[in-house]
Amino acid sequence: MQYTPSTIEKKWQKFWSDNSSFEPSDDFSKDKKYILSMFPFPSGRLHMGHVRNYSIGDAFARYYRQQGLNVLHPIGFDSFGMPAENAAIKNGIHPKKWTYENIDYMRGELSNLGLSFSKEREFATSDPIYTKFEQGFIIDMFEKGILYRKKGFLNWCPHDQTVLANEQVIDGCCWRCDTEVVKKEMYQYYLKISEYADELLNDLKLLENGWPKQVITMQENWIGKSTGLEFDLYLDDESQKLLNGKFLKFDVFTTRPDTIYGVSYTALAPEHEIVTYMLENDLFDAETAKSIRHMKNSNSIDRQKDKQGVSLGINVLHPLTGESIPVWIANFVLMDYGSGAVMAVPAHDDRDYEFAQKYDLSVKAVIKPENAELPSDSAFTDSGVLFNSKEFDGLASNDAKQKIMDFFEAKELGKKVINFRLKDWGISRQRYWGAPIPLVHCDKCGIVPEKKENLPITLPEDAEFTGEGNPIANHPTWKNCKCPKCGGDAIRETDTMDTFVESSWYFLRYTASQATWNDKGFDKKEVDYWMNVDHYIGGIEHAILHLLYSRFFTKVLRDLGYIDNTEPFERLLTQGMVLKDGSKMSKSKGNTVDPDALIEKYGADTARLFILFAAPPTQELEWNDSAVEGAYRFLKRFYDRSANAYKCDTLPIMEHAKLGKEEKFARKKVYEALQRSIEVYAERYTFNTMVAGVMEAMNALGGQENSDVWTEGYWILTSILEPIVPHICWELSSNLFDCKNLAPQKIIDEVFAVDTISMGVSVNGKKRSEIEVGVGEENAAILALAKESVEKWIEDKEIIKEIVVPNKLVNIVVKG
RNA sequence: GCCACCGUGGUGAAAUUGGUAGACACGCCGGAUUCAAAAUCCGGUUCGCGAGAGUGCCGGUUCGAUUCCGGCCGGUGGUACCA
Repeated sequence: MQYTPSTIEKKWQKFWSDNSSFEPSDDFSKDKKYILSMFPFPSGRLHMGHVRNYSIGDAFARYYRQQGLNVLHPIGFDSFGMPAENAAIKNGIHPKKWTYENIDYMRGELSNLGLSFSKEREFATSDPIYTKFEQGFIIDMFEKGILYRKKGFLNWCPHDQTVLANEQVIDGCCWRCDTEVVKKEMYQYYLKISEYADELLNDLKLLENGWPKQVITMQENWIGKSTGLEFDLYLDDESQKLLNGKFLKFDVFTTRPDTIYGVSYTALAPEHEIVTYMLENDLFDAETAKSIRHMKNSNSIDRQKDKQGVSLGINVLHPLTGESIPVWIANFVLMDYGSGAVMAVPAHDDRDYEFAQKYDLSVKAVIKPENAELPSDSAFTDSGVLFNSKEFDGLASNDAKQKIMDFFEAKELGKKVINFRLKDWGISRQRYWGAPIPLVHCDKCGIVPEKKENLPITLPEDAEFTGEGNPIANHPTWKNCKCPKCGGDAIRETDTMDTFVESSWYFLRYTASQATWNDKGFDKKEVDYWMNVDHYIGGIEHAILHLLYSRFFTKVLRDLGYIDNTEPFERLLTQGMVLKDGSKMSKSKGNTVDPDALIEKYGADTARLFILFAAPPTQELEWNDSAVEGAYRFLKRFYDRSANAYKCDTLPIMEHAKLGKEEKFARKKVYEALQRSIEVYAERYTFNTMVAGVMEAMNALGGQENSDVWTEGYWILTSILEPIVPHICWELSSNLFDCKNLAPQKIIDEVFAVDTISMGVSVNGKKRSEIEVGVGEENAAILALAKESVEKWIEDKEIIKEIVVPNKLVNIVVKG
């Protein structure tokens, strides 16, 4: 029989489909596993990143099914979003048509991969029923004050009269018409994630055992909790006059109150109200006004990179010394952090230092290192000892921070505050292809939520996609409605929601059984059983936003009484990207590999094997066509050599002691592969080493001819490989073992027994020889043998130290 | 700019807790088979003729460092409207 993946794969895919093999059971007395790969955006075709993501998830799902657990392994589509609308603008296809055609195509691609997804729970987030439940949650959030409205700055193209996403702004200009983009302040809806900042930070502790450390660190830094001093800076009389008496003071926040005597200037964000006032009242010359506008319009990354400033020509008084301090605008000061104003201490802050150098501002050092000199050409940013700081001289930084804050509080000059870097989540999008925000604007009643029985609020089908303005707002009639409260004429909100809203609760939706599906977004009993997600697998690029929003949403839904869970994802596996020729696969670079063509040529099993074998999942994966060939050749060999095994329905039993050397070695390799696979699923997730173990076992089996050993080998190896290359394994397993071996396998200790151990011998840490010693050999005997073996390197030298690391190596330390 | 990660043969990688660097593959080289080739099978393959050197670079801790610490260089992801 020849290995023909196309026949085998179709056969088993049909079998699984006909038998509904992968639908979760509603029997909640069983132990469960919820395995989830991040769902795809239906861009049109699957790419290798998806293949990788779903191959990893499928390995877990199939493994736990073998273990007899009730496994939920669902898939769906994150189907709202900008690309659908872009396609509509470019090619005139309706976003809905584009989206659902893509979904149909990708569903077929997924099914060709033999992935063990539940079919009955599949959905797309643009399905009206999904929107219905989501809008319900949003209304609850509005009523609880978690959703609110405030003004925020957006990228605005004055020509197309439309809001632009960051990626649609290219070098400060509109991607379609090249007009210079400006920031426009508009009303938007926000979710109060900042109110959950402390909990989101503290609960990271609950994830320490299941999430990669780097993701936890990134989230900690993103939330950015800091304690510091907030105080007022008063403008001097002349400055107050200049501002027509409109402003007396502004407040600043600092995390370094210990450096307060080193303040030599202060800096405002370009959006600060004082700057806005001065701009509006022509208090700047034309050129200065222009450069301030430029700062405001540039993107947030550029603002941090290239530091720019403008002197305001006004001064404040130092709160402790009364000295006059100039006020500047600095582009790197952010309006949405703290109060949008900072005290600048160039001697002790890198950014302030760079800024002071650039604009020739004075630098005053007030902290010095304990046992060293202050650097002359940079800021000293560590903690140290205070000087030039009046009564606080001689205090250590940490001590001084406290004392100075206490001093400010006692004199009522300022107060200790906690600030977070985390900003509220703006969910408004002025776009068509998203879930409408279910609110209504009534002249009499203000902003009123839609009645839940009227949900979902769906999109108008007959919108026009021109790239100008918001298609929903432009629609002639859609926004006209009745006020849900007073029944009078009202206007619907035309903003739709950020697609991160949909992906913040889709994992809950999957827990809904058919009985729940149409009535509720999810059912608490079912959530209690299935949640949390046991293994969540997805790209590292989602380490912050998606994962943070999902954690937040889970906590909000808990506080709204829908669920009891506090964190959604128990264990997280962040996969690396798939690269070709050293860079990310992308259409523009022309370095993509089409999964369909690959499956066509070699079959799904080869694609899956290659992708799991070529690198550990967390690492970037470099594509290599000939290594794919290699994976195919291995499967072919695996298939062909199954002829060495015989049919049976239980594991062959043999007497290990009576076997020959090669036979023993083969059995050892087979069981080592099994042991490694158990470890891989439990903690390491390094499927590449698991596959290598199976390959080693196959190589070892080839060195002997005992059919019991071959059969035992196939019994175990097809079981190990089934989660990775399911089609070929089901084919072999059903032919040979009636699939009885697709179940947990036991380790047999006797196969690991050895008579001798090889130990390395080093001299001064450098390996010089190798020795064979008996198991349990005395150290003295080992040392004697070791010394003899490295005679050449130790003769005539004084031995200072002898180290024996049991079963590993001997190190002889010599002098001279 | 900031936050996080990564860097090991010609290539993808392995080395589980600081303990024999390069498992397993790809590629290449050689051999068997074949009229010949493909396919398959077997063997070799870090560099260096060698002494020896060697895990991006420089330094440190240690009997011993791919692994821990400090500094640098290069690359990747994220940076709040791409998903």
